[in-house]
Amino acid sequence: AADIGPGLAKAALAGKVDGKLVDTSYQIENDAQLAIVTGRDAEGLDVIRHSTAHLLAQAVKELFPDAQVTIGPVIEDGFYYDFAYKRPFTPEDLEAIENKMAELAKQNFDVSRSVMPRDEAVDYFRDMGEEYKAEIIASIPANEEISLYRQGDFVDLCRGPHVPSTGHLGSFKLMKVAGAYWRGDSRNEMLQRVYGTAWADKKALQAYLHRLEEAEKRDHRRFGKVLDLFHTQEEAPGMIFWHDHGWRLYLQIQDYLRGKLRAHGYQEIHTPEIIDRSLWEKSGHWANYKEHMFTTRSEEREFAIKPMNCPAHIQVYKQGLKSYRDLPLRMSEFGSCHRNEFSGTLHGLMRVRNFVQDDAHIFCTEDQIQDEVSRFIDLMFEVYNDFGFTDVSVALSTRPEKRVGAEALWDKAEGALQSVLEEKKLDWHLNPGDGAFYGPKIDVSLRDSIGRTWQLGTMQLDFSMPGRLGAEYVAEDSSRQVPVMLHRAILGSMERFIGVLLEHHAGSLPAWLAPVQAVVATITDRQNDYAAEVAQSLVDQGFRVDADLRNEKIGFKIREHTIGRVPYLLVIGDREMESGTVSVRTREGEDLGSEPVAAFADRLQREVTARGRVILED
RNA sequence: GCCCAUAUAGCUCAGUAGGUAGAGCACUUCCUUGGUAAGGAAGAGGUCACCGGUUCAAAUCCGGUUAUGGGCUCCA
Repeated sequence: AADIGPGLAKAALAGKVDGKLVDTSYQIENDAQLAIVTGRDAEGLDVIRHSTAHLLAQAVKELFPDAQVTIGPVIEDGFYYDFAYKRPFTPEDLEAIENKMAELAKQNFDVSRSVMPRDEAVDYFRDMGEEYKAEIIASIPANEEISLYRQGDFVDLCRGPHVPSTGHLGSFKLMKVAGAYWRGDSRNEMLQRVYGTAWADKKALQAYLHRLEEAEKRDHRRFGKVLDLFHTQEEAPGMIFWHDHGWRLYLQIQDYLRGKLRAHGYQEIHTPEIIDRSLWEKSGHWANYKEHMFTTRSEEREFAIKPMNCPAHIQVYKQGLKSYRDLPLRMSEFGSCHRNEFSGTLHGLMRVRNFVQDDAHIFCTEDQIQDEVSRFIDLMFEVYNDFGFTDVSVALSTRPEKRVGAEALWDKAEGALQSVLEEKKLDWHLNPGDGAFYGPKIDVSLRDSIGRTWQLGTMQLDFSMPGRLGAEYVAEDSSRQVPVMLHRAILGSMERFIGVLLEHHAGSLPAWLAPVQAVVATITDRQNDYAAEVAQSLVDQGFRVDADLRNEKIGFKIREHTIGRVPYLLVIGDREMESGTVSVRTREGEDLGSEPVAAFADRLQREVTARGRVILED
């Protein structure tokens, strides 16, 4: 690197020798492909983050010698490091640690690598009092050599590579401290996890912090208040009080989806929310899911509030004898479910205890699986496209170790799912062993504004429940057969979907979904009658339009409705009244000039019809 | 459920030695009739989440409960 230029030598963090990432101290012994890795490379950034995690551990050991180190991996945008310590770290501790890190970076310790046989390394860390580290190393195969990295007095087990010296680190910030279980098991002790972010330079760090701030502004919980959509309160944890405007959005989405389902050959049903425990015993939920079910007693009977709709749908299926000619039978319900989720997991609209699934179950034969999956994927992407979602991640989860159903059936089902994904040319990934015990599944998820992913759509094959609850059909040969059941949802839950939708659009819902599509705003009270007439005529045409006749200046009204994310503001003064027009302004601040009311109605109608798809210019 | 933090007016937040609470916006009334992101004045509004303790005195200190936030775990 120095031969190429002193700048590169200074920037060099690691090397890539024949594709293998190594330290800058690595000795090249044969001819090899070499690349110099700097902070500009993705790998270089990972090296910086990993080394910053070590710097954090070094600082913690200096300030809190009793603390034991455990693991400190790189994560998206940064790193974390888990420590075992007698008390939780406070925000003041965090500040002190960050200052110590800056100091250690400035001292520019060399970071040197050495190797040690495994057993020796176990003893080495045990002698230092690092029980967790010793435990980790003890779980590595005995014949492997262990690489250690030293900077100053601090030594840590690590595969590496690392930056040549701590002076290469500096653009970092400790973000938060949180509890985390040792080895991710809730039966184990709670460790102190310190999260940090690290970047190649100060500018990138600032940009990241700015991005976080922007993301916070998109938080759907904020829009719940600002747009007056919903609220929650202490008496109903994890459940939503929907307000007028939020409920308009909710109903608009449901109406849209109803139309789609009808067009795709679904029937819609509605089933009870409270059902006797005996049904849940038969379905297996009482044995396996009771912890998450709300129950209630009445007249000496015990009931469960349904956590899912499938057992109820099978009851509907079982009314009357079904023939193979009835299949596939597609049965949908906007089903309200209650699940007693752990209190610590609740989150705005994204994780609630009462939610409405856009649920449906398809009863079909084994031979119909592939076609039904294919039809569902088409429908699902049609819907996502209408909502403006294109960046979704699709995962196929295959047979887990504990499962029901014959291997041949699993082969067939997994094959069907996979070939559909391939046929549709979808960008998908495999989650081997992640399927449900009753069948494989396809999950679709979206990211929220702060990078968390939330599952929306799902399609799960079920080889178990129809048989368990006695669903059957008469086959061509007059024998009784058990149908396969496909559980499927497109939006997942209305609540979560609305949360994702709000964050995706940063509150500016497209016109077809906006609770209020336009506000007619007057300049003086001379235009009140005309404005009320205009608003009423738009309402009569099926649009959601309000009139703002308050005695306020037009600037004030514009500000208010722009903050309220109303797509169109129709300003009416004497000029418009005389010419029978409205002056159209968008929430983005664009002035579309004056046009007749009918022309505006056409404009709005075109936009509503186009939904999330690209709007074609005239 | 576990760890940490937080809870003050409708909203966003101050309240820095424990002495019965403040601001901005919103709300009400009055003035203002103003052309594309906040016109002016006055007024009303709080058992400081809830329960208990310490103290002459608690929004403030201590304990508990609930909810919320960030993680962890879970997510059929």
